[in-house]
Amino acid sequence: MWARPGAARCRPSSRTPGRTSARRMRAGSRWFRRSIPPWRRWPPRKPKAHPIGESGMAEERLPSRSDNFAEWYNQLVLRSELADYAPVRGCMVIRPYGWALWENLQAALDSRFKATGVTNAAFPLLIPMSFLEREKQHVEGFAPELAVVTIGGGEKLEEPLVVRPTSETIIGHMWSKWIKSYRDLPLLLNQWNSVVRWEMRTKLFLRTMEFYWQEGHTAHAGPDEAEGRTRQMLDIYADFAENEAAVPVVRGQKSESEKFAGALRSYSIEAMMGDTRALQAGTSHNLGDNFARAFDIRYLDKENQLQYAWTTSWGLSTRFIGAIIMVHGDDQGLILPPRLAPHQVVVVPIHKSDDERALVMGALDRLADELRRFRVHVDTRDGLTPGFKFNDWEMRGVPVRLEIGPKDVAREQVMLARRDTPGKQGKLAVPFAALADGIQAMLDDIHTALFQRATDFRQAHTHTPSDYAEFRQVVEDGWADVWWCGRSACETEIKEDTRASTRCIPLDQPGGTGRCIHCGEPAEKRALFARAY
RNA sequence: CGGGGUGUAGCGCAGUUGGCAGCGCACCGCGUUUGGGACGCGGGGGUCGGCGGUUCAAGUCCGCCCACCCCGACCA
Repeated sequence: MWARPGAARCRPSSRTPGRTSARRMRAGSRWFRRSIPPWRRWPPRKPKAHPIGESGMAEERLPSRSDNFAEWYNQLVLRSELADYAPVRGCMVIRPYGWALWENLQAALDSRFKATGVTNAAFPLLIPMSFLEREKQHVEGFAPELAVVTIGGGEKLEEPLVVRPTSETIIGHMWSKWIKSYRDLPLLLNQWNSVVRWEMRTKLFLRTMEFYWQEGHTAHAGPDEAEGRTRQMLDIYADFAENEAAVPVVRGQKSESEKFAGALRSYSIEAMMGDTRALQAGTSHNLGDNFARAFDIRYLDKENQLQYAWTTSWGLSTRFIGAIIMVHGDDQGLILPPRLAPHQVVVVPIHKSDDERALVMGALDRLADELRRFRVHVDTRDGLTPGFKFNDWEMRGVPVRLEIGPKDVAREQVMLARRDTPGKQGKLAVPFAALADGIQAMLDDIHTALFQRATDFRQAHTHTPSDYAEFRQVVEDGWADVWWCGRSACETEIKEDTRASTRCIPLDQPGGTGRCIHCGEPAEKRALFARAY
């Protein structure tokens, strides 16, 4: 593993089969070094305090969450085997455990999309450079972070191809061919894919150069329908976040400076991480007729008049996994929300002799029907003590642990332990006969408790400062909910001064008006300011 | 690009005045263990970042190069 710096991983070993390609990569890195400042490199940081400590003991404990949040996060992602660093700067490998989690997110979102009439499709990875240039704001927004293919098959390409940073343009191009009549609308598509954005500063799950997501794209006959769909998808994201991931979110509108490049309006769901920083966890954009004009997406309406279509796009990425980690995790490791966890229940059988083993495994066989409705993993690894397994699965965030040993079998019961409640308080003896109901109740309880805990935390760290001096204080360790004039200049000054930016203008407004927290000008809306990921 | 720092086993490190390249963890094998992070014995694993120099002898001294990390103008 080469999570930490070390020349070994950058230098092709003489035994490495892919020596030649490694050489080529190295030459490639020389090419982009001119434009990529060297102060931002991969992996993102060297761990300040190694989890082992000076004793040289086994890697047992994580860095404490309160002590060093960033390092706690990095170590946890690696050690829980959600992901690992890839050999290319800024890229990550999502490992089976992480991908299983993503698949559960996908399933929960996909069914919600389909329930509203959306169907899935796939558009290509490579997009002609000229497409990006069709929409002025769009190209200005994305130009700095494009990966561009200039050579194919050994020949210099006549027109460079960009690796999609998002697919509005190529979808717009196709739609101009497909959409002719009001009968073709609305057109509701989604695709699950990955996109590439050449990021300077990267962090596992939260910001990598390639990331997985879904991008939904819809076209409508009028602006109201487009706005309605934009808001509908935002609501779906909020519902998903709260009812599947137990992550409380604020729905709101992005400021001018924070909105999507090329959008009329952007909305987001914003979540508070365990260090009080904000994370944009999903976005929904009303693109107006901007892309329809750029790509000539027009249809004939009922009156035989040619009209531009109105489009939307909306996305949620593997970044959300980062949110789950940072919202729920604790010093012991991950705490995965029960409805998304790859394993909802992990079984740790306890036995000394072969006879005991047969006894315990036989009892588990008889419980198979009870357990079938949950995602259950039985940890049969030899040579590890139960204590080790308890800690291991706690680190990996499994919501419920089922312990079963000879004493339990004799009493026709198992011990259930809930991940969100440490120690004896979290343990409960449950009779065989009531196992399924007991587990279901515990999973539901955990979901509710996680959501409540996160909501309380957010509440405790969301402040309503009465003047700018106090504002500067509170954004050091929380969110500020304040009147804001809405001017970009004012927003920029605040950001430069405090590093806090507008996260959103919440849709739920108290009403009334006030004075801008910074400039004192009249303000009609309250905004959330926070330091963000 | 500027300032500061680091390169020795998969990871974390030690290596004295230059003298057989080591330790802990991880990994493999055997045995004893197993209800909250077990232990013993045995084993595999190195271009000491690279190239050149000084020397009988370089991980160690000298020169050049390379890579990476931290701090200062992007973002799902």
